[in-house]
Amino acid sequence: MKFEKIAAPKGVSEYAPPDSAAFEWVRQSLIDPAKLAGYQLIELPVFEDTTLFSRGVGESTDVVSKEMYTFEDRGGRSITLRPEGTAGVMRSVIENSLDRGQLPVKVWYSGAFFRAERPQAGRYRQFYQVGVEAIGLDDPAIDAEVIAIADRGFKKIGLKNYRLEITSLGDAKSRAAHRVDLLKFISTLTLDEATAARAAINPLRLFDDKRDEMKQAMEKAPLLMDYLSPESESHFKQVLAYLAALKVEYVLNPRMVRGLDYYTGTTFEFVHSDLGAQSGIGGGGRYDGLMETLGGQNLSGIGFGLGVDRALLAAKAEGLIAKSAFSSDLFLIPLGDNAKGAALSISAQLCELGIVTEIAFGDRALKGAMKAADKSGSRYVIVLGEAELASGQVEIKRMSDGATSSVKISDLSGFAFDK
RNA sequence: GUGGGCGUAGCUCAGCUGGUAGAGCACUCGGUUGUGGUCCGAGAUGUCGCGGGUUCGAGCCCCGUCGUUCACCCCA
Repeated sequence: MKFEKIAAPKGVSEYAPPDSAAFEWVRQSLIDPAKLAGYQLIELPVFEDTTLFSRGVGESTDVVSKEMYTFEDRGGRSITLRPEGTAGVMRSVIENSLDRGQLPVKVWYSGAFFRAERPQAGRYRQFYQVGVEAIGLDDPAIDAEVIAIADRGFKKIGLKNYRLEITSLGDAKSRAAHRVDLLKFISTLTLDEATAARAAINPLRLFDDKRDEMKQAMEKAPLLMDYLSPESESHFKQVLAYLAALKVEYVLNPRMVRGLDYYTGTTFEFVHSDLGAQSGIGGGGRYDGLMETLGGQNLSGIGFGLGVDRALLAAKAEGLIAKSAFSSDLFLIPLGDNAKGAALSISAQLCELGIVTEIAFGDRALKGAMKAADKSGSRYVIVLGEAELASGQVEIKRMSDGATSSVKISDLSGFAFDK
């Protein structure tokens, strides 16, 4: 009887050994700066009430209108696998009344997100993000801190070929004034059907068109940056000043467009140059009305989401991922059933001391076990047979040069495995 | 949702103008009894993605289908 194999669902990313070590390292590198800045973990469900996203992220966005994994649960509720992180954080902050305590609320998260898109390089249906949110304060210094945290994460990985693009989408007043002129400008262009439809949903989208003729046509379009209200402008200038003080390099991109409707004010994106079409490795911004829209207080916030998968691809592209990172301290090769029992208890003791200890299970030939020890990258090997059990004395072999020395089993915990 | 490339052993691939499958790596065992990395020898592994068609004969040609990949769209 032979069963058919089952493949992973289309477009998901997964990280099995030995590559998983690099993934883990990248993810942790992105998380560490947030923790060091006093942000605390928020662990949220991967599925939420569909309304959270349709109302929070915006009905008109691509993400909501055609990329969500939405289904009905057994109670007839409409459930959606989270396509992004901020809305869920807001929901939880409101639900747990975190916004009634010390402000800002500073949290970080890490986990899987889902979008039903056509997969391609760097774009998956299940992907991983690390994000932070700072909620409840308008201070431009927080904008700068949040951006700097993301930047430190990428630096920690060692990435160099990326840039931080930044702009301000202004407040409601700024955008209203700009919109009038932008629509007027767009009405002078001749657009194909699809483009006209996009312009109707969000005229800013036209700034993002990749076709040369559209880029040219949009060159004279009025820029939102020139319509910033005095408050928005001074806030943005402050943010830039703080970034300069932090020595975080940035380039202004007044034509930046983001796909989520809730962004206002400071908005940014990290773009990597070695990645192909999906070059954004992180992005975020301020969101003034989101919390209120979701039934909470009228508090602003700022945050980002960083793509772990893409950061890993970027690190690979820059040659920052070493081959086999895994290694253990000690490899135990037991010969016979008695020895296996002894190996298990030796391993248990050493593992408790933080010494990475593996055992060659199964009754394989000694040569095969030695090969396995070699492959595992273990620094030391001990063969455990009847003689050793009887004498309580083992030969410990250093794999780098083959040197052996004699040690009492009872003294193993004091052995210097790091040499 | 739209368009292009590709689908041969676990992996990377070869397979000439159609004649019923190969290499390297990896894996297992062995090269005198219990010590790896090099070397040598032996071995296992494929419904050539799937279905149909053309042909005496198809991995190679045609059609369909599925998968995968890259790009558009959009985004992390």
